[in-house]
Amino acid sequence: MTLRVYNTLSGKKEEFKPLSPPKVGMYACGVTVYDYCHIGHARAAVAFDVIARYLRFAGYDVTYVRNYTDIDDKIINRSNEQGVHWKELAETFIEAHDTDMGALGVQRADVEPRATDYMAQIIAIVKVLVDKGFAYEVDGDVYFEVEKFHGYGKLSKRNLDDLQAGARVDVDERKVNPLDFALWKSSKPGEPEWDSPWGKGRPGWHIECSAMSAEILGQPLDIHGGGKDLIFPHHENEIAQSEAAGGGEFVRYWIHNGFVNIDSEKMSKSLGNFFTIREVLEKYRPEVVRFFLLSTHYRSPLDFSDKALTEATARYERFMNLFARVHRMGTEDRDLDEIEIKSKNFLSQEIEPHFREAMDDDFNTAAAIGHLFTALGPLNGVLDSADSDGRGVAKGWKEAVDSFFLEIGQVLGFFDGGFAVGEAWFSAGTGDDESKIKAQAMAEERVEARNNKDWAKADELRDAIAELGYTVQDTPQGPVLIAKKD
RNA sequence: GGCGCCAUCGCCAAGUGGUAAGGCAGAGGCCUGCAAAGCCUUUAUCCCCGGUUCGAAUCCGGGUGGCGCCUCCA
Repeated sequence: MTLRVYNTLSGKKEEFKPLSPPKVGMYACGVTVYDYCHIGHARAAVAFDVIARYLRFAGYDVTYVRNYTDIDDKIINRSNEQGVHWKELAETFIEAHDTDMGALGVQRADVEPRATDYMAQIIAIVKVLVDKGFAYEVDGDVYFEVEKFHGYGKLSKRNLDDLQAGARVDVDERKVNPLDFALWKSSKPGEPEWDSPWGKGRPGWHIECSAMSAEILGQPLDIHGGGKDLIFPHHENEIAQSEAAGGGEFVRYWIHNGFVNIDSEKMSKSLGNFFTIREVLEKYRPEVVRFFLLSTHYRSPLDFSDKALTEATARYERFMNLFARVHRMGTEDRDLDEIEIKSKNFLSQEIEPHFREAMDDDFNTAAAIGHLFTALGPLNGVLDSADSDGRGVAKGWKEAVDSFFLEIGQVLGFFDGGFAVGEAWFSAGTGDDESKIKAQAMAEERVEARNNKDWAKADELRDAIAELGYTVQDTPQGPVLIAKKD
């Protein structure tokens, strides 16, 4: 099975062939840290998290780099508004970013560089571009001259004429071409600044990624990614800078994720139609949010709504229910019976290959998760059978199922903690306060009532338990309390 | 205006040439004292019109509708 990846540059799915396998150098554009991250940022982070996880699962030795843009006009503006030092503002939101992404199960990148820690490399590459004649200095600003770089527009599939025709930018008379972009910006009094051959100033936005990726991973990168909105101008400009300065190919595979939409419109700061990760996590559990984000292929648009999250919850709970059932099911030290063998083989011979096939096809998590659902029937069937026979499942079966989900979970970033998470899932939320203890006592009492076939009392107790916020499930293993959804 | 993407069951969503995964919701059945959870069964010919092909949701052309980028943006 070969991994195929959609490359924005070619517009096609291509077989993935890293430059020096098994090593893979991967760089994803992170966020500009001047505010809390929204769900759109979460989607990008989760998408590249899964890509890195799957590449590792497939045997690659991945070095994943994701930067923080910690110096930028927006940071400066925000720090002025709030009267907070820009550096402090940036560090605050880097921390918030790490917390929020961590909640969503996003693993840390191997290297997480800050732009301001690579000032020497940034200045060096700008200098190379000036020396080679690709850039020019005006009044302390340095611009990249797009017309000097043949191939400008190859990623976004536009040429300079197209771009100029549609240009909505205010024309800066000092630029040779209106599309020339800043590599270095001179600082105004009071602004953060670094010394450079062109005077005090700060880097333009695009150059940091060229500098940091080359410094950390070298050139070319195997994979470079980010949101679709970065294709132009950000990534187009990165190509121009890096290929002009370094001489060779900058990136082998460009990967871009689709947007999170609200009512079919892009979620964005400027439209104001965004939800921060924090806001969403007040209402929905992080696993559900992650599951939701992976339920659609990473390149497709994804509509965010309460309805969609509610459905994602129901979907995710199918797995949690299975886990909870397996968790409370006793095991027997015996050979697997017929249906246990059948379901075990189904996992290894059908689901697992289909899962890999889906992931190999441009990281198709939506299809991969779809295949996972087909495992539910046979697996629950084994549990049904064990329940009706009043016995446990074979130890070997439970272990096989456990290792299957452990493996899948490593790739998708779910199911950490094994079957116990199912049990924990349904009892979470209400804590271990006295209402839970009371509910448990009533559940015990209810067992008595049911043994005595006192249905009236049993139902009365169930209502009382419901008052405390729990639904009681009668299982062969005894009553189970489920925290009620409101 | 330029460039690009998308349109599959009530809803969500896979599927890039060979006769439509999966989920949610709904319906019926089983299990259950009743429930809950679970199991089984059940629902599409793929926006419209042409074309290519033995054969197209999948390729080409046109249309309609939606979205994105061209300015900061995951």
